[in-house]
Amino acid sequence: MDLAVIEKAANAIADKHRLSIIMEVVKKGKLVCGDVCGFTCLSQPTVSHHVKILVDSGVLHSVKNGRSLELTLNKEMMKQLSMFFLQLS
Amino acid sequence: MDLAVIEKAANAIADKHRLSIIMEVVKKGKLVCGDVCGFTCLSQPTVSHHVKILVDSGVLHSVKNGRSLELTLNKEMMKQLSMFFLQLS
DNA sequence: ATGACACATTGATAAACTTAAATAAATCAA
DNA sequence: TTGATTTATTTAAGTTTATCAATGTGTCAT
Repeated sequence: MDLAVIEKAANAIADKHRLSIIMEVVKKGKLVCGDVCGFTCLSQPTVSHHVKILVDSGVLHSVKNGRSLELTLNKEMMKQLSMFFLQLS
Repeated sequence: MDLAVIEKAANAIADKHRLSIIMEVVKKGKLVCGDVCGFTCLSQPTVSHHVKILVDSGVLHSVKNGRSLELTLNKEMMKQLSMFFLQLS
């Protein structure tokens, strides 16, 4: 269990807006960046910035589809996080 | 599951030094603040600051014992975090 | 009471983060 | 090709965070 991975994922999650993006991805299964501009009150560059943090940390998975960037949850990362905290409990 | 709790806990965990404090608490079972000054390269006020964040977030449990502050892991919080990520995986 | 000890608080500074306007790059439709 | 669309990047401002020196507060031993 690499602590740097945990730290980076925790940092990605430790933000109100990014957490809401995660929950919306969970709810809908898949999102594109434009969707995020809709349900948050954030500008397009700000959304792009937050999405980058979520993807770079490995919390979200991204696939480019035409001009859209499709976002899905990285369930493998969720499993890792769950196991990490389970071991501590 | 309160997302504000998750966000706050994630924020507490999302730091190199705080994560190392957590792991040391896990390893030793119990620590006092002075111990933290020992295994980190942080000043006493900085340690106090990080400990406060960890305790306020509910990640660590603290009990005042004389002039020392005893730190232990809040396993209930670890369980909550584990369950949260398990549900997402 | 006094001095030593453990932690908390305050104040200041530097680094990092969030945000959005402006602009660029890539893709699609006509 | 042209214009519209979607995302990325750059830049700059405002805010927050991390850090430590100095100092304060509470506790223990003598």
